Amino acid sequence: MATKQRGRPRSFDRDEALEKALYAFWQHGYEATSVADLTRVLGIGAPSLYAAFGDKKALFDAAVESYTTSDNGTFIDRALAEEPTAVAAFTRILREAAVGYTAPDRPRGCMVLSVGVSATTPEVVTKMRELRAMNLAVMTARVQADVTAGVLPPGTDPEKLASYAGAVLQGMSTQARDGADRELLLRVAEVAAAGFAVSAAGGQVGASGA
Amino acid sequence: MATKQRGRPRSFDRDEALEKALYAFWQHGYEATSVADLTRVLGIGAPSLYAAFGDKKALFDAAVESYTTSDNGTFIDRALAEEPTAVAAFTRILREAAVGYTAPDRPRGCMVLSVGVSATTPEVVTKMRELRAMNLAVMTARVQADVTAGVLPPGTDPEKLASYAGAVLQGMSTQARDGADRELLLRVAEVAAAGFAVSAAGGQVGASGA
DNA sequence: CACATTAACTAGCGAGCGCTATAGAATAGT
DNA sequence: ACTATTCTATAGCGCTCGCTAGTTAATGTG
Repeated sequence: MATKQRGRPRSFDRDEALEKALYAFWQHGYEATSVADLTRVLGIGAPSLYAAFGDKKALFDAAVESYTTSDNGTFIDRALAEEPTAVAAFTRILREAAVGYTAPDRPRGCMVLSVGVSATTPEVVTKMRELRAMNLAVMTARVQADVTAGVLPPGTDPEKLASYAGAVLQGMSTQARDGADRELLLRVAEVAAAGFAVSAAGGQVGASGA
Repeated sequence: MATKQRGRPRSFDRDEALEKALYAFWQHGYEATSVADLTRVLGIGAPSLYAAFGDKKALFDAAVESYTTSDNGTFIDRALAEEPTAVAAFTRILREAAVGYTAPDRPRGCMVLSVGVSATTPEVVTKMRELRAMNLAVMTARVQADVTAGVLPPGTDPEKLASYAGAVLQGMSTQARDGADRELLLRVAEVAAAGFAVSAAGGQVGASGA
């Protein structure tokens, strides 16, 4: 809009501040990240924070908004859209989650889950729960699409498979937070993907072991 | 010890109070359950609470202690001890978790997980994390025992399978909290058990589907 | 009965919370 | 230079937190 602003210029970058705030919430949770913590992390005073973002919840909302449109926050949707089948997409999602949940430059685990399960403020709990529900919904729809297209057998249960995938992802996030290393999570992802493929294929287990 | 106590008798039952406190912590988390909440739930004043239990953290410890020795808190150990194989034990654990996490007379999900992931008080976080680590350890040991006994093939990865089972359990707990009904969780448990059995058997997938 | 002992109740402390009134500093327009 | 506008810094508000001093109530014991 206005190329030149009139008064004293802002002493910090808004997007950088949002990212720092997001990481703080991600690491410690919504309530446990106090405004005093935020002013320390962002390197600004409380009045500047309130002038720029409104209040604590508005800052949180803005930070989450920036996250859900970033690469980190959309890896599930991208995999579902880009992979040719649901099984391939889930396999990729699980693998990418193992890597992403143990990234050294980010807090461990899934941001939506970490913040969501620790929050007690109703609006925050609801918002995170809805994000999780949305992820489940798009995964369910992807399986359903494969059933409709004949890629998966007619008896397939999309809700079951999506919930299963979601559960594994949530568990992997928890274990990443508990200190599990990337290599272990990748093995877990591999087991989960195998289980997914078997159940999607009809559930029969060909016991070909030793 | 003393059969007769001297002064004014206590107006509440200690074990009942511990159970009520446990349910409050289970439902809302450690920090979010204030001492004022506890006095309301237990029906006693704050000084009585402090005289009987010490402080908030000691009350929490006592409540958790009573839980980890109850039926709810030991279902994993019982299944691992009673079932003939690791696969049978995990199958039972997953099924019982689906039922237990959706019991109508208890808070939803796993107590250790719900409280653990929401807490920020370091001692509480550590304690819950240790309980989770212990569950992972006994599950790992159970798989290892089957490998040693020749029930599972030599190449089996106990840590991988235990972490996978733990991840699914943790995810089921989260989904129970998110409102998933018992029947869906039972289906998820079934998929997970199938995946577990396949990977334990050596990883080969006999594609015998339609 | 009087007394010691133990528990419960009222009231309130210090600390941290989210948030803001007020005053000062830094810019653009005239 | 002067004003208007916008951001920043100090200080502190009301509230809830975990916790406790001081007092009153209910029991067993002599």
